[in-house]
Amino acid sequence: MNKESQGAPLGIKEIAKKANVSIGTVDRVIHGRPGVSKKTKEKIDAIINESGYQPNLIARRLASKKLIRIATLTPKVPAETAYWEVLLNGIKQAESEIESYGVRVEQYFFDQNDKASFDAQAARLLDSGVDGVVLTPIFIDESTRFTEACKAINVPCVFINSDIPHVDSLCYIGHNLFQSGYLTAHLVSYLTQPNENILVLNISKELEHFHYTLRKEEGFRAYFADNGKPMNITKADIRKTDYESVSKEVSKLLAVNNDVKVIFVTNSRVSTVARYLQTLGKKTATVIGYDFLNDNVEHLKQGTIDFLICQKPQEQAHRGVLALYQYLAFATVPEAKTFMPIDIITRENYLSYRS
Amino acid sequence: MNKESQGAPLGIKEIAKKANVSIGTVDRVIHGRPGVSKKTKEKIDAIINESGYQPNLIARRLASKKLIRIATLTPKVPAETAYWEVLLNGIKQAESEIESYGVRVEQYFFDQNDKASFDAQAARLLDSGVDGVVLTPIFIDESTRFTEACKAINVPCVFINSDIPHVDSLCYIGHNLFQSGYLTAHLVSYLTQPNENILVLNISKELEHFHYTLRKEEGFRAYFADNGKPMNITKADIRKTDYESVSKEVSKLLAVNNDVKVIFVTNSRVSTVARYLQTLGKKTATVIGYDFLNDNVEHLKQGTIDFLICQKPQEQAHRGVLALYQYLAFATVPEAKTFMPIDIITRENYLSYRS
DNA sequence: TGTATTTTTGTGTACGTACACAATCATAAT
DNA sequence: ATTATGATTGTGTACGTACACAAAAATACA
Repeated sequence: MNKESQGAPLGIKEIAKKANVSIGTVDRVIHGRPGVSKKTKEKIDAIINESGYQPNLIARRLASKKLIRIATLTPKVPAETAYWEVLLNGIKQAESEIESYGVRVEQYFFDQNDKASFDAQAARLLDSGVDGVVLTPIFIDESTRFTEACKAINVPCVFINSDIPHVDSLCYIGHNLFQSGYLTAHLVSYLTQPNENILVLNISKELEHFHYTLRKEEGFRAYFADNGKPMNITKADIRKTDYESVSKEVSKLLAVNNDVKVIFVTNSRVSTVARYLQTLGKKTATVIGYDFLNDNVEHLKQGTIDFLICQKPQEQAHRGVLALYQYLAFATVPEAKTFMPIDIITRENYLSYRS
Repeated sequence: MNKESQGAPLGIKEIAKKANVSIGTVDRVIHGRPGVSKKTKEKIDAIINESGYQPNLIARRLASKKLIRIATLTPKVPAETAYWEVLLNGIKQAESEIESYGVRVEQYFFDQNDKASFDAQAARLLDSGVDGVVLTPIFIDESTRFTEACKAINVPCVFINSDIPHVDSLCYIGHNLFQSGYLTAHLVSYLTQPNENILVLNISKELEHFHYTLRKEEGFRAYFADNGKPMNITKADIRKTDYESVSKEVSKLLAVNNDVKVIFVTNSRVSTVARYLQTLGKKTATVIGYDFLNDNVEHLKQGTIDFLICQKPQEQAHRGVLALYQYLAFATVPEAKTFMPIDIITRENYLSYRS
């Protein structure tokens, strides 16, 4: 304990000298390799403990010829939204930054509308023997199982884009989904009177990755609950994402719920809704959605979308890969949660926003 | 160009072989050291360029016995607010994480109410010959000059807590001050009618570090300008921070501006204002301020503060030091701006907030 | 032409660890 | 006691670079 505070961090060599053994033996003890007598192992362990030995991970990385293999598991592009493309750019950027340090990034893609494809790719990935994974865990159950399988073989997982609480990932980088819903509700609370009609739309083919939207919805509802402002919130799951289906559903919903004041679309598909509303002519509801995509921004410009809540997918992916590398190479434990700022973009300030 | 894509990054040794020289000569060329004939230098340079040689910074760090010295320049504690203490914890945390890699963190402290003390410490720091600096640039002119002086001798500076736009820092980690003001105004816009009275309070002894508050104020005003909602904003600089002075000033301001709807305190001193308002009895204005400090939270609980806009000072400092280390040790260029999430804390949700 | 001097180039060791291999030791079998 | 066997420990080289020093080559001067 007092040795380490002297500034000279002692290494494997000093330990060997203290224990009157060779560095090879110390090395064996440190790595739990066999072939060391119980007595010397205990002696060395004791010295290691009391001296607070910290391995020099830079030297270790240099000496170890092992290739670090990082896998990414994300929705494939081209997809229905341009969102995932942006994210991929972040992965590529990170890859080029670390490839000269014995790191390889291997990309796996699944169909965001097909849980089975996630499982299939996840299985391939597990077989491949990579050292760590960066993934967008948009299917809760599948991702949870996958993460646990990884944990069992000591492969750390980094979540980006959406989090699964209580699942043991190395870290999460992305929105604080709950907060973003909460903040949205905060905004909405000013636009509405108690008991007015609010429409929450979850537009996604796979119900299972609604948790991405679910946490937002929870936050959204929590605000009103916290603040004792009862609202008439209608939540609708629209399971088809094409324009025809969405417009039909929205039309039905608007017919049933008259005088809707706010439409909150919980993901980036808000432009589809906006497009339909545009055809109705007179705009009566405030429209809120997610992500700085071209289509969405266009509607923002035209006034058919009022707020966009934005994150930075590229930066998320970039940071995710780098954080995993740092962890694998240098055991640098990342911040458990890195929340991207919740930027609220309006018609007035979108020009100055750099996604 | 095509060599590097073959996955085997060639090193100093391969270059030497290609050029028919020894690695020592290559080393000299790479480091621009003297003692190499023009001809061989050119030959080696050519090979380096066409092969896209990237030095292995891990090996470099191991071989270089140089100690990396990082300085921090922050307000001293104990100060009037507990804010800086939290930040220091982040510095200490980072320090303990990297001290075993040949890094020393040296702390410098200045008086946040005394620009001269900043200059004095900055001068000391410059003399000390450190390799990089993490600082809270709360005095614009002084910090700008300091950063430029650092740049001149190739010492990178990381800004935390507040940014100075257009000053060439390595990176900034902290709030997006403008956005935080903008968002606050967005909230305020719902609480007010056009042309109502808003009081913006900058409470700080040194006018010069108002840029921290100024950017917020700019964002605040920009929102109303962007959205064509003229407000009657009175901005007041209170140059003394003790309770007596603040309460006197606020009292005067409230007398002159009757029917103030919103009081926006642009830093963590909001509790001082809240304390005074409490003595007035009936609360008429919405009070908004910054930072999750005990005093502020207490007022939030009691309802004398309505919103607190929170950042994570400890995480800022932690990340700042680590980013600088990564840069100095491995030339890992950090994200230019890392914006902490703008968390809005109310009486209803403060319990679940982990600062 | 030979020596002194300077310029240029090559070599060896180190950084702290990993790992293959060699050497030593203890124990059991003969 | 001798040898074989396995358990334990020690040694050497490598990772890719930095740097001090030695060696060689080129130039200058006598």
